[in-house]
Amino acid sequence: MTVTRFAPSPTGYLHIGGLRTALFSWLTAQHDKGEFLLRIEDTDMARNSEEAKDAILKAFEWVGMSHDGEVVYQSKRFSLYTKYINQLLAEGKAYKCYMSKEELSILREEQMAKKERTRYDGRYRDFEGTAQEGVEPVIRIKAPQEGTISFKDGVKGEINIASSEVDDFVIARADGSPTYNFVVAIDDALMGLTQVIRGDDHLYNTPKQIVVYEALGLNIPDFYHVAMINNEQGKKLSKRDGATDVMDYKTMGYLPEALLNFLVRLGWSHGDQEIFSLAEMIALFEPQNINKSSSNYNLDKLLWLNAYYIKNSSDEALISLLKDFGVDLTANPKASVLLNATKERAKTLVELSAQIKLIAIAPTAYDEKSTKKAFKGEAKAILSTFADMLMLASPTSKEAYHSVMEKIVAEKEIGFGKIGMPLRVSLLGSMTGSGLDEIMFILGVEETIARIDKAIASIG
RNA sequence: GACCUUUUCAUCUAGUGGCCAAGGAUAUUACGUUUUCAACGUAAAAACAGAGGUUCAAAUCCUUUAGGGGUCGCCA
Repeated sequence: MTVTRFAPSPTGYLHIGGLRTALFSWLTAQHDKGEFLLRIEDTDMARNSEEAKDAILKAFEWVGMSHDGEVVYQSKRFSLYTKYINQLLAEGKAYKCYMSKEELSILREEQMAKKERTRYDGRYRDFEGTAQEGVEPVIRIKAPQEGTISFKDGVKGEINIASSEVDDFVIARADGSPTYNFVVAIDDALMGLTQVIRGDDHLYNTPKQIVVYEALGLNIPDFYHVAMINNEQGKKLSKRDGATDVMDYKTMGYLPEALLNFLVRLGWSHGDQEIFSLAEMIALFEPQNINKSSSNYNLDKLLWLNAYYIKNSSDEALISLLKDFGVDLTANPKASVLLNATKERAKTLVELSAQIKLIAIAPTAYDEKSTKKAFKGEAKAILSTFADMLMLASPTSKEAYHSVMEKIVAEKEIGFGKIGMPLRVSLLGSMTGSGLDEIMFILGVEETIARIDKAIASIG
């Protein structure tokens, strides 16, 4: 059975790039009807935070990617790791290293000076004398000293790294706590991972982890290293490039399905298809089709997708989503018309709520440019006549409002713009926005006339 | 600096030696539609990183140069 995982360290919020790798893993598991596990990598006690962990879990909940089984915390598995460390020590596959941090940094400086890749020189690998006093040893694993470490990456193909590039790295710190590359290999194996899908910043960790798998005789999963997401200029994505926290997208009014659709198309595609429902993604996604090259983050496409998903969301869904944006349409009998009038011109829920508020709240100011253009000549007289006609007709449908407009256009022998422009400014305060007949229907006769009167009175 | 990796329109991508004088999408521009703004429709503009090779034939295979990204912790 396919088993994949996402394994964040709880040192901050869930990053947009992290969400994409998680999505790829999640989709792989769903596609194969396997399991998607979540593991919190909290071996570094100094840097972990409970809030960060909760934030990550919350982000997963928001996008609707659920994990199977219990969340695994590495901090709760230390005794397990210690057991393996002792085993390797007993088997002579790992050893205590008494090199001090100072000595290490001197070694590094020397190597830098010689323009070499910095690495531990293995000086305690076969050490048998008496340990020097005052240095608590770290434990290093014996990595192969000759040949190459090879593995097949599902994305990048065959990867060969010379053993000389991989040193005897630390598997347990001086205080006895295990390190990242050691515990990752153990957990991935013990959790039954079949495919490890992760960012390609881990590519160089893979040979190290293979050393661990082999020393412990554990099964090696298939690896898929996904290239990073960069900013639009192709540079590393940073906070300056806009939102990197997944939850920021919620507050900015994005729908989770739009975000996931956007992310799945970064580094993956299926022919010419752009829109993928969750079900389609699951049916079509296969990790072998992930692209090798890194992709650039581009907000325009996300906005377009978000607009698409807003336009195609049901009224009920939108009403529920809008509650977080200060708009409650639950009891509004005209909610459907209101949403129809607004959802085609909103790219985000923030914009949608603004559109709705624009209609719901009478304008307190009128856009200067618009008034200048709309309120010249006969405008006030036409508006006033129109108000009278509305009163008389008291329309009760969108169409009926439209008829009144048609009537005044015919009677006064004017173009639609002559009534449309000043009316729009009166109702909304500017010359952009939804259809007038819809707006008037939503407002009702009384409010429509009130806004017209107010505009006539206050526009000089 | 060493090692690994990557390179098709501004951006996401299709493309696995002939279906490619390179297709789709976003963004841009124009036109249409509309009382306005959108949405929508139609159209335009826009790329195989450079240089060598292999081949009857190269975006696709090879060599090399250049650019980008990653890694070099008792962080994860």
